[in-house]
Amino acid sequence: MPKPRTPDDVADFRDRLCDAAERMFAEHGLEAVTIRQLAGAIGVSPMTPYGYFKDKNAILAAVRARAFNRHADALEHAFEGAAHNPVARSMAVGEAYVRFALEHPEAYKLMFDTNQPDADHYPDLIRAGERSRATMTRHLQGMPIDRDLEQAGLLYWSALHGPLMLHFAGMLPDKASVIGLIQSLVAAVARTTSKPETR
Amino acid sequence: MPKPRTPDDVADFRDRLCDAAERMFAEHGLEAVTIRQLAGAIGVSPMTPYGYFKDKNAILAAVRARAFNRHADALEHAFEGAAHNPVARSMAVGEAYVRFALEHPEAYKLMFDTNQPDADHYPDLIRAGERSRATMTRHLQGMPIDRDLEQAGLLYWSALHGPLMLHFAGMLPDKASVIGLIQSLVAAVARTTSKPETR
DNA sequence: GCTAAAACCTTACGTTGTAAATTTATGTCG
DNA sequence: CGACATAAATTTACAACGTAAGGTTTTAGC
Repeated sequence: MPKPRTPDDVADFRDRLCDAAERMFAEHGLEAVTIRQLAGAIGVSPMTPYGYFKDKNAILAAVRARAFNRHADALEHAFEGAAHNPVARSMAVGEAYVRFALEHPEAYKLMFDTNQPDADHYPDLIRAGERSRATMTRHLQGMPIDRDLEQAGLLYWSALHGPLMLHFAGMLPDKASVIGLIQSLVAAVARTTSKPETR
Repeated sequence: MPKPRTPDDVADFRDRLCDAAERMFAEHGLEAVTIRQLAGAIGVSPMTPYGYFKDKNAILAAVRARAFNRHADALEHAFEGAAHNPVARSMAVGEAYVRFALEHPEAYKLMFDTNQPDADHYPDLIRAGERSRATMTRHLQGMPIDRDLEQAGLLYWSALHGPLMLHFAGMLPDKASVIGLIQSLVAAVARTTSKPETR
């Protein structure tokens, strides 16, 4: 038989294919990329990817999971690089969030696409999504917040996500207004969630 | 020659096809619906729609434009049905916005999809989108707001859109939390945008 | 009632995702 | 060391897609 593939081989192939997929999604858009092109980009025959992924949706789920993980990486890196106080950390995480979205719009749009086949069948994707989500609330620990941290995290998240998605849908006049909007919204959220005695 | 089609005939056919398209998009999702199915649903041969629309993207653009118009209708109806004071009107419009999104999720997702072919070639779509957008800021007139109405409109819009899109992306625990999030966010925005003397 | 053209239909082509069959390559054993 | 067994990769094949091209039906105007 041919060299049986080790788990490393499998992981390696999957990585190479996802790398190519990310590049091509970012360049030509998600819908325009075919499995044949993906296979060609890494120099294998059109059907070879099916030995490593169940179908095209599974490839997409893997790319989405990678995007979530990169996103969480970026946020955690910002968290650790910031001054060791809750406010500075939160600001750094927020900035990293927006930077990631604006620098990797295709990844961001893929992560939060609303027309995705139910993620339930892709445990890696679910894990990555939850990690990303946890990162969005963890940085609030230590902040003087007057309510459930989970709830406050969702408020901040919405304050970033709303303007970004309006921007990506082409509903905002220019890129500058996204950042302005986010700043105003985050400031508003900060005022409502901060404990009375600190206002 | 056969009965040449009047502009009404054309509008009629387009309407029937878009009706079918909306139904089928809502039921099976955007990607799963084919032109052949659309044609079959209104009892014509697969190529007949091409006499009324340039291609599939044009059909999609028409459906999106209709969604925007329906959305604007819903908001304007709420505006006019509310008590004749700015605050009541704004609340009514906001409620109508959220209700529309939750009752017609497929329409809402279609409207604000981020992977749409550039709308520039579809004037009807652009008009509908701008009408919808104008409706989102007009209702603020007369409110005691300390800044550019346009800017304030975008803030309110983001406060609704962010939680809704997180919800549609499957990132929120349940439907109740969408509404709660929106209420908190809108309250926060109201505080930041209201004129000092009215606080 | 004939004709011309508008509207519609049928056929046909290249591409897509992927199932099934085939080939290739290599670990194992006589 | 050679032959087989079999995992991996490739090739072939198929149904369905969007839609271009060409053929057919229909009816207004003479």
